[in-house]
Amino acid sequence: MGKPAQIASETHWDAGTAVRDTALSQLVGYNLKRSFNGIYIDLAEALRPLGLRMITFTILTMLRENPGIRLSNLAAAIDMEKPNMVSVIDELSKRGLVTRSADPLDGRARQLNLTDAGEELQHQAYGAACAHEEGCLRHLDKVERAQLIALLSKIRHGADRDL
Amino acid sequence: MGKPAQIASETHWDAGTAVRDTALSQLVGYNLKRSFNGIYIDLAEALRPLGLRMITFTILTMLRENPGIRLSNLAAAIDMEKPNMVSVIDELSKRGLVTRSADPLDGRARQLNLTDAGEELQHQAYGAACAHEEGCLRHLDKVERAQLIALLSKIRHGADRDL
DNA sequence: TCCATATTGTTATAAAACATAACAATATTC
DNA sequence: GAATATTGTTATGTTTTATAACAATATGGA
Repeated sequence: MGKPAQIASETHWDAGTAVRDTALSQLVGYNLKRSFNGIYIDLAEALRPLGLRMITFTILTMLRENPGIRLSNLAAAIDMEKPNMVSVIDELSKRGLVTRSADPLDGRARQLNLTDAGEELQHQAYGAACAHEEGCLRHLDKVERAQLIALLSKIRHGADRDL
Repeated sequence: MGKPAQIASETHWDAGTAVRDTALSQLVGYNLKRSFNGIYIDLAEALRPLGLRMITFTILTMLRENPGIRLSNLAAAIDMEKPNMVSVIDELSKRGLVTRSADPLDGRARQLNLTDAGEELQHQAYGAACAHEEGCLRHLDKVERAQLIALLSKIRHGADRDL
């Protein structure tokens, strides 16, 4: 590990040669993917002890804020296909974290809700997720974090608005 | 679409009720995923006419900057498993975009290189990717874009350094 | 030198994530 | 009331990502 990294495009490659990604680093998309990947990997690890994946955590948290929401409404909100949402809700329902109850005003719809256990787990998981982010973002100060979130949501909502 | 969006957690849900994601929006990881997703989807579309996916574009671009690199070295650089890299290189090789040649100093290794066609295609694709980003990021000015990239790479490289 | 151990590219295989088609039940519209 | 649309669902397929094992080659120590 002490060796000074060689510069690429030299005569010969070995396992220690430094890899360049200057061109890709210019692209926001590349940077997004790479940094998301880093964060994602150990957020997954932080959630594993609770028996949650990122998608199940996301859904529990959405249900907390949107009690009674319909499956298709929820799926659309997080850009997920309905059939895939069905299996995840099945999973959460079997674990007793989420209920499907009949909608009195629309016979087709079901109202999704957290059970008490679901609320409890979501609370724990949200805490774990925040703690995890603290770790990942320890190099960014408060201002930088706020900036980052502002920029990201600008991309996100900008794209929504003008089609 | 003219209806003022109702506020969630009201009495009843229908297809038009606005979905809230306040809690998740606090998390950088969530914002990263969502904005990456948006960008990714139509970058994929921009690359499709060239017969490229995001991963193949990434690899061509990395090869341009790192001619002769080893497969395992490249895989590690973009956090990909070796077996998956093998199939992608197979694909690119069959299309005549990439060559595998013997490494004279190490009988195990192969040197990966772009063919002329590979270079040409990477050039086109990079142009398409840049143009695409212009579109996605039209709401961000020069300063904001630079800020964003700086923040993202800070996350990325910060995570690398201190384990 | 010979042996033990590690690395490289590869195959085969499995699991997870993501997408498409069709359908019964119910709502809505005209 | 007939035609059309929506909701949740099943079945299915594709794409992506991960794991295990292996031959060929390299490396380092006795």
